[in-house]
This record gives sequence, structure tokens and C-alpha cells, in this order.
Amino acid sequence: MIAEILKKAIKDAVSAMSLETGEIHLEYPADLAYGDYSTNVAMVLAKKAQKTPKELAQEIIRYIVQNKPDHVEKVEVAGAGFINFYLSQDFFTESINEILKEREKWGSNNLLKNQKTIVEYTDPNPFKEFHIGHLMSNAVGESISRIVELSGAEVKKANYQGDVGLHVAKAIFGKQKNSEMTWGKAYTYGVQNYEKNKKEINKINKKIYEKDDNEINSLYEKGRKISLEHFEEIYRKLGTKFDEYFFESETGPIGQKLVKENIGKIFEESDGAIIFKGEKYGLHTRVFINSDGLPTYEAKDLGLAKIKSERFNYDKSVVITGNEVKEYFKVILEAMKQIYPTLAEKTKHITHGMMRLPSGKMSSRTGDIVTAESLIDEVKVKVLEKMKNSDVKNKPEIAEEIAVGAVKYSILKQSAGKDIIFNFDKSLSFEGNSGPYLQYSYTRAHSVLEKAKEQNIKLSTKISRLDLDILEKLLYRFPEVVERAGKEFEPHYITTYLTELAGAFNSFYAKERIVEESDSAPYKVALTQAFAYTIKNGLWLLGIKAPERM
RNA sequence: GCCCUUGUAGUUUAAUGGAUAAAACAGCUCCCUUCUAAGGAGCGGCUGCGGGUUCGAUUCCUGCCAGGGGCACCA
Repeated sequence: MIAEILKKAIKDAVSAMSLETGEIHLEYPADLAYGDYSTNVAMVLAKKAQKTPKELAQEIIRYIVQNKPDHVEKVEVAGAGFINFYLSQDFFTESINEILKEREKWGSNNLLKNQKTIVEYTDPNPFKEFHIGHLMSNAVGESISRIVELSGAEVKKANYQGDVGLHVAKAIFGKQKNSEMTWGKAYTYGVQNYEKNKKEINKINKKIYEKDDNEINSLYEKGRKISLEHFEEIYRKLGTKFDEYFFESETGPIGQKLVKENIGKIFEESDGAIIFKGEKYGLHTRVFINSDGLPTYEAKDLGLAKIKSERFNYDKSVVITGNEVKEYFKVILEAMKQIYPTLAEKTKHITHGMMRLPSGKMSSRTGDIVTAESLIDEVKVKVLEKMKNSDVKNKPEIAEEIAVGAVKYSILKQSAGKDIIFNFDKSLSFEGNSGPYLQYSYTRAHSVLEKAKEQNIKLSTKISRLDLDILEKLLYRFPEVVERAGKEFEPHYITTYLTELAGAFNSFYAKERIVEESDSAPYKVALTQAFAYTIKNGLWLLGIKAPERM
């Protein structure tokens, strides 16, 4: 990659002047007028070299220019002592050729070649609603797994679902009282009446584990099946295909066994419960087996780590959850470190912010929740309204792709970890910095390419336009952006980049006629094709479909 | 109380310790007999407050202020 060539050139120059430096820092200048890359080495080393940054920069430049690194048109010193690199036209032309050759592989890298990664995300609970919080986990997780996949790793997408536990007992309690209620409503009822009926609900909880009550067993099986089928329908809409499913009903017994085997060593008894004293490690105490002898979420998570590694011998296990469980997870990891040090070492917890409503926190306790489906459906209605004059054939299908794209983009456009105050009118947009904006740019490119094909214009980069556009200068950066997003587990670098790129394409489209009878038409069509591959692959990384018409 | 985390145009958000802090939305003005106007072109900032480190701080450290999350048998 070009960045490596530049780094090496800089490093050679610096060491030729017998100066020591660590990793060379290269960045994209905020303004393309300052070149394609910029480095601050001269400013960093000025003091050591006992020169002013500008003098040092000049000397470094002199050395670099003498050695003529590939693809560099000119090197300049600017500002306080920045060294700016301007790449040559042939570099950009070659990049276009490379994109046309790579096609759907364009953007990939080998950072994780031969590595196995399991990514766990979404994690809804049967018997409860699939709400917009799960949507957030799904959007982030789906994107991260695809980024990891394009980095060369073998990826397993995993979903961990809580099919046992107190929440199930609460839902079954509600259903027993009123069989007409939906499972979501039954759960809310159970939560609201838990304090008054603690004994009864705890008894149901125990019976679910022991499976010795026919009425409860049948209610349980029915509810579990309905929930899971319903979830599958949502995954289909969202474009997620899981490879592995894990359930608390299977992680529970294993986790329980693990904890029991380590009482006295890692865990201890306290008030009838089995706990892990996190205070020794600057954390807090958590209960792993409650005083009824049942495994809590904590014990189940330990069991989960074990099952995961048995089913898929991973090099890295990524777990994506809301940041509300951040402190909790630290305790789990500490306990895991003592039982399975290598597994703990391989586990990476990524947290995303919470989806909250303008009225405050979403709560299935009060029934104050927005389900993922109702949200998507509502957005879909708006999209269909906008499409009423469109002649697209499969409207409902395309409308759904656009609706999901709008929702996912609104989640992925900001750096992970920040909360989203979800306001229907404000949070979702079809214009500007939005999913549909990217999708629309793609359909435009696609139309152009169709027309070029009809008029038999062959792609070529032989005769390029004289003035390079921002578009060429942005396209080649795609793999570098993907690499960074992968290293930092930050899909939003991709959204930011794609939106900037789509803006460049839309400006190009507005001011140039692409399909025309001219010497530069084959080049402009090639450029359009390169853009189409980039935006399509980029949208794929975000888990957003790229319709050809909308 | 302790531990995490966030604070940037009116709003939603960008900015890998760097150059004049960047977009979008909302608002105002233009641009469709052209490859889809979900588009393009044009007009605005004491980065919550105070210290510190640095040649340089939105970014790192620290003290306040304000939000959010977590802290024993829920998940």
C-alpha cells in the first residue's frame, strides 16, 4: 500500500540523518489542497535535532526527493513544519484499474488471515420483546463481523439467547393469569407483580429448570418456539444469518458445574449464594449461583465461553453488548481469567451506547418500549410514501431495504459507545448524512453504467481527464479505512468515509455528463464503475443492501 | 459514597496530539426539455468551566459542573 511506501521513505530519510523515531505518523490532511498524506515527523524530532521544524522538514524532503519514491509527484513543507505528499496522476489511474480488477474483493486486507473469530451479538431474550436496543446490537455486530471477514478471518456469527431465567418465569406467570396476553405483555405483567408474588414466580423459575411440571413445560415450549420463530423473521429483515445459536438453558448447567468445581478456590459461599469477590481486583462482588442453587447470568456466561471454544476453536471471541453491562463483564472476565486464562485472553468485549427515548430509558418493566419491527414498519411506510411515483417493480422489498438501511445507518454513523436519544422524526433521515443517500448514489451510478452498456462504451483508463477530481483522490483510500475500522472495531469510520465519497460522486455526476461521445467518456465510466464497487462493498460492510433502483 | 462513561454550530454528529474545528438537518437563495432532484451550488462557532503537560490540546492528566450507566442473589 502507498502509505507503507511513504512511511518507509520517511523512515529512511530520518535514519540517514541519524535521528531515532518510532512509528511514523501519517495522516490525511483535512484539506486535499495540503496533499494526499501528511506527516509531523519534523515537528516531533525538531528538538532532538536542534533545528527548527521547518529546517528539518526541508532536509528530510531533500533526501526523500533524491530517492524518488514511487507514485510521489511532489513533497512540500507547510504550516508549522508539516511534510505534505502529493501523489501522481498515474497512481490514481492505477488505483482505478485495481478497483476494476478486484471487484467484490475491493477493500479487503489480510490482517486476520487464517484467524478464526466468533462474534456474538443481538442476544434477544425469548419471551421478551425484540426492541430497538437489540437492533443496535445487531447493527453494530453485523457490521463488525463483516469487517472482520473482509480482513481475512473465518467468522462465525453467534447469537446468545436467554431461554431460561427469572424473566421467563415472570412471563409464564403472566400467561397463567391471563392466557390472552401476548408474551411481551405477559412479561410486563410478571415484572409488575413480582414483588407481590415473589414466592410463586421463583417457584416457577425452579420448575422451568427441573422440567417436572407438565403445564409449565407445555407453556414454556410453546412460548419459546413462538419467540424464536418471530426472531428469525426479524433477522431475515435485518439481513443477518447466524451460524451458531447458544441458549442459556445449555450454558446454565455447564456454568453451574464450573462454579461448583471452583468453590474455595475462585468462588466462595456467602449468605447461601456462591459469589466471586471482585473487590480483590478493583471490581465488585457478583453472585454466580443464587441461594436457590440456580446459576445466574454470571455462571451462564462462563459456561458460554466454554461451549463457544468447544464448538469453534477461535483465536478471538468478540462479544457485543450495550455499555450497561461493561462493569459486569469485567468481573466475568476476571473470573474467567482464573478458570480459563487463554479464553479470557482471547475475549474482547465491545460495548455500544443505549437507545433511549426522549422520555428516558426504555423499559419493558413499564411496557415503555419500541419494538424493532414497529420501528422498521413505520419507516417503511414513510419510504413507500416517497416511492409512490417510482416505477420500481418490487416496491415493498426495496422499501424494506431502504428502511433498514436508514435505521442501520443512524446507528452506525456515530462512534460506538455513545447513546442515541431516539427521536423518530429527528433520528431518521433520507437525505444528506443518511443510509438512503448512499443507496441513492449507488442507484445513480448503476443507471449510468446501464446506459453506458447500452451505448457500447467500453471502460478504459487510458485517456483520463486532465483535472483530477476529489473522487479519484478518495476512492483509493477505501482499504485503508476498512483496515482502521477493523483494528478499532469502529464501523463509523466506514459510514463517514462512504458519505464523503458519495458526496464527491454526486458532485461529479452533477457537473459532468458521463455517458457521452467524447475521448474521456470511457474513463468517466470506469470511474463510475470504481465508485459503484466501492459504495456497494462499503454498504455491505455496514450490513446495508444496495438496491439497483429505488 | 465508590467505579465506569459522555459533554463540540439552534439540532444530530465528525475530527488517528496538528494546519482556518468538519458534515448533515432545520433556515434563506439559486439549479430538472440532461445518466433517477432521496441530488447539486451558495451564506454561520468563548469545543461545559478552571488549572497542568506539550512547539502545538476537542483529543492526554487534574479539579469542579451537568447528564447517563453500574455497584449481592434480574438479564
